[in-house]
Amino acid sequence: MSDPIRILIVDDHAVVRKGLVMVLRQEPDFEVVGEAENGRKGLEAARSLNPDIVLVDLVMPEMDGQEMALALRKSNPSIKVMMLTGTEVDDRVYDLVAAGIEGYVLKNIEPGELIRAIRAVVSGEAYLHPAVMKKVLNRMGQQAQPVSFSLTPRELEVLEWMATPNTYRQIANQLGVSEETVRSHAKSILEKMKQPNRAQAVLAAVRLKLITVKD
Amino acid sequence: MSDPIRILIVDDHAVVRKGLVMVLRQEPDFEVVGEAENGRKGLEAARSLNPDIVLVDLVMPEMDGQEMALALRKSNPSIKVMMLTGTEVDDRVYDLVAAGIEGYVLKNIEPGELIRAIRAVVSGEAYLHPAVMKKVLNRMGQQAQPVSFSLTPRELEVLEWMATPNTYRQIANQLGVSEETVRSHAKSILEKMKQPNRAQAVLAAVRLKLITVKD
DNA sequence: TTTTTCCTCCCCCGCGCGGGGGATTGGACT
DNA sequence: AGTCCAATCCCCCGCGCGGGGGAGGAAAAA
Repeated sequence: MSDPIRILIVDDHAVVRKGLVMVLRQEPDFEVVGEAENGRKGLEAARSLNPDIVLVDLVMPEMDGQEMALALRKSNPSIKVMMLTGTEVDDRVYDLVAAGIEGYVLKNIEPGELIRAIRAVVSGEAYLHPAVMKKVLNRMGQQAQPVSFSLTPRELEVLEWMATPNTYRQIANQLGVSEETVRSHAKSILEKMKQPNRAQAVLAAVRLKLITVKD
Repeated sequence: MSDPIRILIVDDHAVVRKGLVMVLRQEPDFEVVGEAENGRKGLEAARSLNPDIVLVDLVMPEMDGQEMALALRKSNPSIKVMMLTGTEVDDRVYDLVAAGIEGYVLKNIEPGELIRAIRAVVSGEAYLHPAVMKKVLNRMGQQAQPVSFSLTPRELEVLEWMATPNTYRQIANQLGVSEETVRSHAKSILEKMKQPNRAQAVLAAVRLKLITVKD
């Protein structure tokens, strides 16, 4: 092993904190560098200690885990966050993964599994508790379908071009038709999608997965 | 323990099949009910044996794992699928999770971890290998990317409004400033982001996670 | 066969918007 | 004190674009 993994624990229950410390001490290369009992103090501690990873309880007084995680992500995006929560999977997980939380485990996790999860997250991977994963994947699969309107193949093609910097005139040249044709398609697209302008139509298309936003 | 977990193995390499059998035999409540060497035979076997879970190799002759998994999902959606693949994460994983595959592990997985994964999937949860999970989560959008330009707080606020149907005049009213001010901010935003128009700026902002696309 | 849908093309109008100038305030940093 | 920048406001110009019309031909559906 090389450098130790520096860990910060943020939980309002002293018992939980001590328990976590006990578990993490089993690993020689794990080092608990600090503890905090709420999100506000946890945020300060994280910023000054600069740990590799922060274990954060979701429910806490003063500033909860979500708020803290989002704040920390903005100021110190390199610090990984492992969210801890009770036995139920909170709906807030959607916002958290959307914000870039790398880990999410339930408190009834087995110690060995937690160790593995921490190592995975610190090494740049992601770890979501299976139950959480299921929930997130479900949401992913669902949103692929429902579209209340239907675009013709040609319209879909034009819509994809509308997501590019090209003007209608340039799109027309690319497609080998007249500008008026493209504008005509654009008009019916906006009408079908009930969007007021090109920008909104493209955004809506991204939302509906009609267009893929590539990285 | 109650009923045993009935498992079907589908892999074109006999060595791999035997190895899996050896590993799975360690668990008293695991029962390997069948083996198949390609997707077509695996599909038949799955339909007649009705196992709890099928371990499927992704790369196989005749009918590969993806094709088989998708077909099985349609005919017998209650049978869980655990996809096995090499050390690399295949891009096909996106289609597979979208189709409802519950498990996806790499072949270099530790035996104990595979056992855990199988139990998780059979009990209705999902298990993706951490590396796969990372890839999938990236696709659905988190992990803030470094931004080469920097917007002022006010500009970021205006940018968020630019993602709405509002015109600059309406945005100005919302923000309580003159239309010229908003247009002025918009101009510097487009310049900083090197985007030719509002639509492209908004799309780029979505790509860079400066703006969240909500469902 | 009739009807509908899709794709193509055209005209006009007015506003939204991109791009080019510039000016003033106040706060932060030197 | 002087410099820099964010935030506010103003003017002008020209093009892109949204919205309103309409029309013809080909192909698929009724």
